[in-house]
Amino acid sequence: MRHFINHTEENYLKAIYSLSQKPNQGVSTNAIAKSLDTKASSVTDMMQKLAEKGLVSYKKYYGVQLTSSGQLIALNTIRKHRLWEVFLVDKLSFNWDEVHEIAEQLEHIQSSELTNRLDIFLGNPKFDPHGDPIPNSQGEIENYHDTLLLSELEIGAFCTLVGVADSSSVFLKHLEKSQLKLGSEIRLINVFEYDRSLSIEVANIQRSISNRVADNLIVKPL
Amino acid sequence: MRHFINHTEENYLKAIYSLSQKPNQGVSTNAIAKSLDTKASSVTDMMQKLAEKGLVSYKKYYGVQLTSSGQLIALNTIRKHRLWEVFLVDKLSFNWDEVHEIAEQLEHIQSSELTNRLDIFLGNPKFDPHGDPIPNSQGEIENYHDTLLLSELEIGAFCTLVGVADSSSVFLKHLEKSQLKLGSEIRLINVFEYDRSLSIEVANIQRSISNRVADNLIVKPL
DNA sequence: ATATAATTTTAGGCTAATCTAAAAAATATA
DNA sequence: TATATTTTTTAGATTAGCCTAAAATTATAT
Repeated sequence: MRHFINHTEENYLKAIYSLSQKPNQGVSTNAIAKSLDTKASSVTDMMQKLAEKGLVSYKKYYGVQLTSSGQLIALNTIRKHRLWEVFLVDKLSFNWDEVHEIAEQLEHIQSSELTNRLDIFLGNPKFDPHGDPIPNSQGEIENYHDTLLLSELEIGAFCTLVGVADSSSVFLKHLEKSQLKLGSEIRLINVFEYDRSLSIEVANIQRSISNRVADNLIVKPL
Repeated sequence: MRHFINHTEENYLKAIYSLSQKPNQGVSTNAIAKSLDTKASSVTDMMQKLAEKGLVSYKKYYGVQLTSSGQLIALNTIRKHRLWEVFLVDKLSFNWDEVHEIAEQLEHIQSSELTNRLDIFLGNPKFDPHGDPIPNSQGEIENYHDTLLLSELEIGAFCTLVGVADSSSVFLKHLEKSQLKLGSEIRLINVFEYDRSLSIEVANIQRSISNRVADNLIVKPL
């Protein structure tokens, strides 16, 4: 008996999924509230509802974890979001910093037939415009392997920019100003003690970036 | 001061627009309720709300009419709906009878940039897969001219099928069984007194269709 | 270990969109 | 024209999702 999942519930499940990527502990009420820009009390209400539907396991005061069916829905929502982002960039010529908000709406369209045909139409892309992997229709998602944050790279090493950990428009526009885009080859020249800022070389030009920026750049060492 | 319009309001405005196409009178509460499969009391509530927002003019017990801003929103929603239908059929290879429900969801995505880019991507189509005209971004819509219902055609005349007045899946599937699609050339052979059924010729084959079907076929005489 | 701080839950309200049932108004009919 | 019927509105509830404020629980720090 398939429960009907709405807009709001999908957003909660997606948020829980993202938050549970970092530690493998239960996700805290406050963390969810912050991530969704809502109040802890609202989160508690929703957790009880999702628990009743069997989408999360919830123990009072100890946060929640997605059940397998909850995770499947979260991954399907992420799949839709990322496919639509590819559509917007590849087919409608949007810039990569303009697609997030629109995809936030499109990800809630309910039709697996639509999602699967869109996937085919786009040529079964494996990554979205920000380098994030796209789950398949079974909710299987490719793990980043051999990737790390630019801030973790060793000095002198070469790497390729394969993803961003922040898809906000401000951040992406900022990257463009530094000539950084997916696929860019980067060499880490130096890291300064004082403010942890980095000196890098991109396209034969030396640039300086903050550690805040470097923390949001996912790279693959060469 | 731009009011924010939601999902539900868009649906009401669209329903009022459709209903006001036939007579040029105010649209009745009951008609709206029937069209949206809701109760008259709910409609009354919403009419008061839309009137406060300046989207309809409403006089108690005498139905409503769209204001110009209400009409603009209705037409924009219809524009989105029809563009998405073109996308689904032309790009994702959906059949014309499968697209309505999905387009009902997609029509509520809020982004004029998206709508306009989609329009361009699709090659600025003028009609949707059911032959319905697509309003432009100013809310201007082409009127059917020189069209009538097949049931109104005179016996012996030739015509082209340019639209359907019913986009339901059952109806469209039924048409396909009779080899009828947009662009089909039809000759009206006869109309039978008894049940008003019609004898027509399509692709050199003679067929019989009910008057119910003929009432839903929009044709252009040749 | 106990007090203090932080987090989480509960209790009680609010709003939007819906409903049912009753009242009011308009329309149709005898 | 008076009465019956239909339509519409109003009154009062309900539900989902959110809120604030208070209470309960857990975590932290002396």
